[in-house]
Amino acid sequence: MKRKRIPQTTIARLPLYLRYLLKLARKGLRIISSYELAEHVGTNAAQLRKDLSYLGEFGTRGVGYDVAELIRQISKCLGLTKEWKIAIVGMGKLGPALLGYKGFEQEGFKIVAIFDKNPKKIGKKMGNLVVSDVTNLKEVIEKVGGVDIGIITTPASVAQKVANQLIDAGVRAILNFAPVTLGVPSNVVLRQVDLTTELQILSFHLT
Amino acid sequence: MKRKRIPQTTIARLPLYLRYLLKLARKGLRIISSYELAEHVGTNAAQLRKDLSYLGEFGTRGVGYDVAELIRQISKCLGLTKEWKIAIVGMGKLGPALLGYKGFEQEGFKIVAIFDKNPKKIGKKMGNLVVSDVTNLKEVIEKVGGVDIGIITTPASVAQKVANQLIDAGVRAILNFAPVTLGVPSNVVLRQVDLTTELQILSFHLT
DNA sequence: CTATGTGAAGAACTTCACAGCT
DNA sequence: AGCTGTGAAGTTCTTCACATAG
Repeated sequence: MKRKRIPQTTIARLPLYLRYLLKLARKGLRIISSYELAEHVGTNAAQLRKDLSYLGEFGTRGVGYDVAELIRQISKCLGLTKEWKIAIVGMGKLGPALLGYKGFEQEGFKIVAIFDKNPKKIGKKMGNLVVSDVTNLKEVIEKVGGVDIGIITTPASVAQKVANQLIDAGVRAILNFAPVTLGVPSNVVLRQVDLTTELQILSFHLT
Repeated sequence: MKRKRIPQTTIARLPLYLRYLLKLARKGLRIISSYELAEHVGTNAAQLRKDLSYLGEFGTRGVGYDVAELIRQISKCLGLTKEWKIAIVGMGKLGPALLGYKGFEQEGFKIVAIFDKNPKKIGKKMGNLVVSDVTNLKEVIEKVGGVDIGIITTPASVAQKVANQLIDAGVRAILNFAPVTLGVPSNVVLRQVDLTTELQILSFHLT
């Protein structure tokens, strides 16, 4: 097939495929069909095959997909072969919860710096990191050798300012939990996780 | 216009419009153009006008939209005129963080029950609620007069079981934070918030 | 003249259905 | 015979561009 740009929607599904494949691998399964895999991630076989076809041809007709091979290919596509360095800004309630989440490190995301602006929190140890003053964000990030992804868990009122600081410190990807729409230059990737929005969407469907 | 079904994508944007409109209202602004509103929520004017056109015709040509009226209409569409009752299952790290989040109550989402299975946590007071045993989920939910939305913040391994319990207790909408794809009957609405997935999507774009 | 509302065109995504390998 | 890979068809969403109203 002529290789085309991978659709956004496909990219969003790849992590789900990967997660289930890793589960299968742990159980010792070696082969899986598009039907079974699709079923477990809540999609259909045609969709799954189309998604995978954007990455290449990894299946065996009449048989199915090799679990280990698929894991390798999806990981490669998602850029999960290297370790990404993360900074979290905002050590209120959500920040420490994310810091304590074991899942990240397992998947190759390493938190290397945490920030807050509250003097009572600065210098405090959390996990195995010490909270830095957000005022020194750029210097601290330089000292740890740069950060790939910035997670914003501050109040909405300061989120844009923090985003600007992160970008100024060379961060190229931002995951924002603050309930505000951020503006970033086109060379920076932004994802928004918005709890109130999620609840409001549920509310719509309940109505 | 003949009123058609509102697209999913429009529904996902309405909360963003609403949030910015509320900010404007607080500042005392009464009129806003599609251009300015679109700019602040990261979309374009045509998109915004099309989105709003699904709800009705609220603008004034040559002038713009009345802020208060738009707030009223979007709130109505999203079903935000009543208070929704929420239960959180899983009082590990994320659960308490969500419980402490002030944003929910402000927007009409009231947390009325919290659950865990750890005996050390059951009976403990958190916020102004007491942690109930997840084993009694159905009875507790009945006692508080029913719950509209269930939030799952348990480990992935028990998330499906918890989802089933919630559904059995009459919950019709679920917001799942556990890193696993849940299966629910078609009369139940499910939204997934998946932190690892978000990071992996960012990773893709960094690669 | 300004800004909305909206058919129509265009782009993106999903599903179909079957050819192509094993 | 069984399951993948994929053009083509179908659907949904976005953008255009202009008629319409104030």
